Amino acid sequence: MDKYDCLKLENQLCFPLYAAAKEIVRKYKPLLDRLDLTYTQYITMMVMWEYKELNVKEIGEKLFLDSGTLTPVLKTLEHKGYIKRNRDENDERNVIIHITESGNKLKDQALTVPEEIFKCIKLSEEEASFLYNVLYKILDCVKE
Amino acid sequence: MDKYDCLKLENQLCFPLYAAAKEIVRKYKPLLDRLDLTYTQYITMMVMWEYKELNVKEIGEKLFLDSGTLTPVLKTLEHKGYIKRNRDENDERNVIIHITESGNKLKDQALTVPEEIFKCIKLSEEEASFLYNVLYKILDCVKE
DNA sequence: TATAAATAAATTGTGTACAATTGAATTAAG
DNA sequence: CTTAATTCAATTGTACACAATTTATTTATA
Repeated sequence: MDKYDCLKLENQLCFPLYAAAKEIVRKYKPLLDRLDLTYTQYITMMVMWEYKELNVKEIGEKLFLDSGTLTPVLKTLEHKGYIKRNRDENDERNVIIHITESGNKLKDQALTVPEEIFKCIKLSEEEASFLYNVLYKILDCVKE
Repeated sequence: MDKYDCLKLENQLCFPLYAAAKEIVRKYKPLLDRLDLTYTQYITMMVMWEYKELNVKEIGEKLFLDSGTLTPVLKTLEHKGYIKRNRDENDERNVIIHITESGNKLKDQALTVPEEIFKCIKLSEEEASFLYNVLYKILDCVKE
């Protein structure tokens, strides 16, 4: 009944969102260490596995990341041999990323990761699908 | 029906969690700028508003953060005059943080923040409370 | 009681994350 | 057709976030 109750940590919705996201990314670490990927590199590879070829802006739109974050991530992934970065000849402003043979092979090693992660988040099918929908609802309206 | 479907971004549960958390923290920025706080500093002040006095370890347990993150955050908050850091005389290993008069006053300025944030996440009461429970369920089992 | 084990905070190093700016390239407008 | 506006990636600067290590202190143990 205190007017400051709304400022208590336990009454926040965003705090557990922030903390849960952080803790889950930490759960990925031992699994992704086996692929020599960080979480950011992993989700970047995820879009590359699916689309084969995208420019930086397109990757950024899918991952909610800007070039300030992606440029160093993409340089690291190129250095590891999983992708190639080339200027678009038709529009030199764009840098086109395409996956390499080696990057594509990595996909098989990653195959068990999603299930291993899902096992340690002990949610029912129902809870998981509700969570999924609510999160995308938030992403939708946060986009404006 | 592809065996690689589980690696598609749209089939991930953790990705929207990660992205939504990130985007919401970004939504806080203009509101917290008025208090000259970052999001991490804000949640740190939140526990200080509530508990007045805590050591670094206790703050870390509440926020899921370690001393590597908290030490610089607490030094910044001390520099801004919102908290004081002192070694515990009974156990010199601990650093006790206590809130200052100035830090306590900040609470009144923060009072409108939670509602302003909640407005831009357009969730029903029901969705919000479900989300809250699922997130704490995740935090629980991620803790092991 | 001397030493080993444990604990707490700080430090170091790496990798995001993002706002703001820069510079090159393209498109639009007069 | 030329200049202005826009777009894209990269860069710069600030602030986390965390693993691993270090240092100081305290507790447990032989």
